Amino acid sequence: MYSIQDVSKKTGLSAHTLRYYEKEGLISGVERSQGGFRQYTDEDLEALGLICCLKNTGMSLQEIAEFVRLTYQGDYTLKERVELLRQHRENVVQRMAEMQRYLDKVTWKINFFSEKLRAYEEQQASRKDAG
Amino acid sequence: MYSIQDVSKKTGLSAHTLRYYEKEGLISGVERSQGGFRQYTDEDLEALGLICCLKNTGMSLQEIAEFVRLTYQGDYTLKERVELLRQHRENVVQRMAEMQRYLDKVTWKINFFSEKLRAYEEQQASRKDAG
DNA sequence: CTAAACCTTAAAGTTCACTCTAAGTCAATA
DNA sequence: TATTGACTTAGAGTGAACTTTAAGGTTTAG
Repeated sequence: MYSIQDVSKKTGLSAHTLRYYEKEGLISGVERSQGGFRQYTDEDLEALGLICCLKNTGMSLQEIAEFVRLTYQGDYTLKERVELLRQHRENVVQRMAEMQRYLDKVTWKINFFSEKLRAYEEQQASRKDAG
Repeated sequence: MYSIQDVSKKTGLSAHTLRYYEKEGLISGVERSQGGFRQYTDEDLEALGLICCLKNTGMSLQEIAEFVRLTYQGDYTLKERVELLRQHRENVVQRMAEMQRYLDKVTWKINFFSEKLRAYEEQQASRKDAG
């Protein structure tokens, strides 16, 4: 059992954000102590791990909430969930490929500017020699 | 010479956005017709190309504006610009590596759920047989 | 027992990158 | 000439994902 502060440290999400995620339906069924304090289990942490993966690969909180909702509906939504994750993975793969193309252009520009810089520095050096 | 509409089509940015970028200092020195209409040159398009690359690899408009500002200061900022682009590239490479790690976890989850799904479907089939 | 941590609701504020509207003027094209 | 498209400033609106604040109450750990 972990307090909200423990989970905050483990996940890097603030306690505020954890409560916010709960409100938005990204986490459900977090147990409470007698006094009403949140007590996260290892399964909750596991679920949060997947949530972070999805978030960090660009899935919106809304979509994640939808995924979580399916999870809570039981095994009969497994097919849909697998499909959803596969689609997401496909999107990410494509975005990464696109990113790589943009990055290649940036690299090209770096080389171009480097050459220009080399020429510029040479010119500066020869000016110094002359002057 | 291209009108704002031409450039909008070529870059995929709206005319609104092009004016907004100008206001924010991402593009400078766009020529005008006698009547005050923007007339983009091939160099402007070239510059916009780099801007889009930077934007699409996650650089903020603020940082891009800073880069453009350096560009307009002349060749003596070449070194700084090359350094800036190299740093950006490094960041992007790292973000992509991180993304790949998250994606691997997602893939792992897909496999896990797929196996669970297989078991579930088998169970459903045997129930059908029995009933 | 006390101090720190937690709880609640509700709403306001923040940042980013647009996106749109208004209101009026001016230019270019068929 | 009529209409479409461009121009201006200035400000409001949007959506995502938080973040903060307030205000007051309760619980838990040392």
